[in-house]
This record gives sequence, structure tokens and C-alpha cells, in this order.
Amino acid sequence: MKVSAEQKAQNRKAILETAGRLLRIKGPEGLGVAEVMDGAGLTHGGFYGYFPSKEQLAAETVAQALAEATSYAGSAVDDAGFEAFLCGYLSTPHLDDVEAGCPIAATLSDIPRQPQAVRAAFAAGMENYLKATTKGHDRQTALARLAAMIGALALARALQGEDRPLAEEILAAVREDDRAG
Amino acid sequence: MKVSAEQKAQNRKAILETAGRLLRIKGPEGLGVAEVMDGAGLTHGGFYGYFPSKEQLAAETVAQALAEATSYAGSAVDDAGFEAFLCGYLSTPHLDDVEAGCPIAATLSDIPRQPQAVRAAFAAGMENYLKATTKGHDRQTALARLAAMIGALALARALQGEDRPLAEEILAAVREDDRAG
DNA sequence: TGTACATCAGTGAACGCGCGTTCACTGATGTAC
DNA sequence: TGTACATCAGTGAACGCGCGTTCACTGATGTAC
Repeated sequence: MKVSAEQKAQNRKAILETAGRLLRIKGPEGLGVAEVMDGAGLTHGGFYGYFPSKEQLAAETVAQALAEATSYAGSAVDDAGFEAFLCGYLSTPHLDDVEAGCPIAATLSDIPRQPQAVRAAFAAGMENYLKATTKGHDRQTALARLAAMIGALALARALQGEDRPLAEEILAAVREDDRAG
Repeated sequence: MKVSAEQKAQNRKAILETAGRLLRIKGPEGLGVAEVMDGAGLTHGGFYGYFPSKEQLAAETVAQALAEATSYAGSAVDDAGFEAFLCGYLSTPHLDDVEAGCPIAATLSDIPRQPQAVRAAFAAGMENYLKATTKGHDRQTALARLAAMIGALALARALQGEDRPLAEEILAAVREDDRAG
């Protein structure tokens, strides 16, 4: 059953949106073709009308997720300043909201194991992300703060299920240390 | 062909050693039963004489890797001080030595997706790791520094293949920032 | 010390399942006249 | 404006492969006598 051109464009969006959520929850390997298509209200067979392979989907999803993060973080830094951005990033709500939260912290250690196309998308996305979040600040300091933020959130997420207090302590430590430093 | 008790103990060690290397390179999901057994010079069928499941292997491997990291990092901090430990952690050799390097940075974002047994092993291991590396320092500051170190290394590893200069810049930024802060 | 036997570590074939990918088919879209 | 037809998005069955797990079997170990 053929579908209108607009419908097809909407479907593509829906696929990438589902994939974006799945990427943050299950990582790049967790982007199952069937599950992604199901999330978009389609069946798995149609997937290859949109992407030539699962790998390409992963690459585009990573690119999209980092672009979203860049746009969000860039605005936050511009509007409210780095401190406020950092505070929100290291907050309890962000700790819990994996599926719509920072895709960097959510996929960090998966990236080195990904095929070249995905790694390239990540690197390109990170370059933009760092540009948007460090501009107007001392780059070295800003990079160090970002590393601490990402590390703290990823660590807190890893501990959250088993030792929630420690997870929160780590977030708080980086928040306070930043305020002090 | 039965094998002596000592041989069996050695085999178990060999299995866990291979698993430790694989864990850092391929993550907890990358601990394929066949590959791990092959690395220990055995065939896959024998695996269940050592571990009840792949999941248990993953849990024990994570526990062992964190124990190694704790012992290494604890000594480094005690002997040469936190600064020196941080400097080595954020060095180019450590960036490149994934297979024998820090298991925390290597598996960070995989942990939240793991079964309970693995997450529990990670949390327990992290508690010891943090105890060993923060003792004798202000805990809040030490936690913040560790978050920055782990975040920086994981980020640098993710970028290394596509943008080596940026990877090195991130390591350097945290090194310098630590010296300055 | 030597021999017979029970134990059990290791082997490799087989099974079941999930998953990426392919493909013949369906039926709605949109174009040609 | 209406009708016939080509296009093509979507469907669902099928295929192949990798992988975790099971199991009957082998043969060395180590114990009982």
C-alpha cells in the first residue's frame, strides 16, 4: 500500500524519533530494526526503503541526537550561562530522564566499538557540541568542566539502580566543586 | 578428558583473564562464550563447568576488573599522590591501552543496560574504588576530579579514531585544569 | 605398588532463538490521456 | 473531470547467521582395594 510523499516524510521522522529514544536507552547496538519500525507504527520489512542498513540508521541517529543536544545545550549556555546549564545537567531529573537526556553520557563507551560511520557521526557531532558549549569561555576550562559533567552523569547512571545515594553524591560533588572552583 | 584440579583452577584464571581483556574492548555484551573459552585454550562446551551463565561470567568479570583497578589506583594514589595518578590516567599511553586500561571508562555507559547481577558487581566495585582513591582527601573534591578523569578518558576514547587531536586536547584540558584548580 | 573403576573436565554436534536482510506481493497514489 | 495504468511504500514470510545453552560421549585423573 503506497503512501503519500508527506506521509513518507512523516514516517521517516517517526523512525528517527523512535531510534533517538532507543539509542539513549539501549545504545547503538540496541537499535533493532524491528523495534524501531514498530515504534514508528510500521513493519520491519519497510525499513530498507528508508535506510540502506542498520549501520546507517545508527549513524544518522547519533548525528541527530548530538545535533539536538548541541542545540539544547548551546541555548542553555547562551541564555542562562554555563553554571546554570551545568546545574541542570547534573540534576536529579536529568539523572532519571535517560530516554530524552544527554546522548553523549548515554552512549559514551559504546562509541569506540561502533563501525566507522557511527564514530564519524559522533566525532562530527561532538565537535559542534563543544563549539556551541565552550564559545565565549576559556576553552580549556570549559572542556574540563564538560568532561566532569559527562563523566559524573554517566557514572551516576551506572550506579543509580544499585546505589542511588552514591549516584546523587557524585552529581552533587561536581556541582559543588564547580561552584567552589 | 578430565584434567587435574590445579589445571582446572588455572583454566578458570585464564577464562577470567581473557574475559577481562574482552570486557574492556567489547563491553559486557561482547563477552561471547565461545570467544572467551577460545582465548583460554578451551572449547565453548566446557564453559558451563565454570559459570552457570554468560551473565554470571559478566558479573564476575566486572567485579574482577574493578578490583584490579582499585588495587592499581589505590597504590598509585598512596605512593605518588593523586596528581601523579591523574596525570598517568589522562596520558596518551592510557588512551591507547584500552584492553589493559581502566574498566570504568571502558564500560561506563553499558552498565545501566546490564542485568542486575552485573550492575550490582559494578556498584560494589565502584564503592571500593572510590574508597581507595578518595581516602585521605576531601571526598567531594576527589569525586569531582575522578568524574572529570573518567569522563575525559571515555570521551577521548570515543573521539580517538576520528579526531585524535581533539581526544588529546580533552585529556590535556583536564590535566591542566587540575593543576591550575 | 599395582590394578580396576568411578568421577568428571573437556569436546563438539545440535537446538532454539533473535535479528539483519531479502523478496514476492498488495494496494494506494498520482500521472497520462 | 474521469478512467486506466505505472509507480512504489508497506507487508509479512523466509533465509542465513551468530550465539547461548544442552547433551551424549571421551578419556584422563585419582581413589578404593
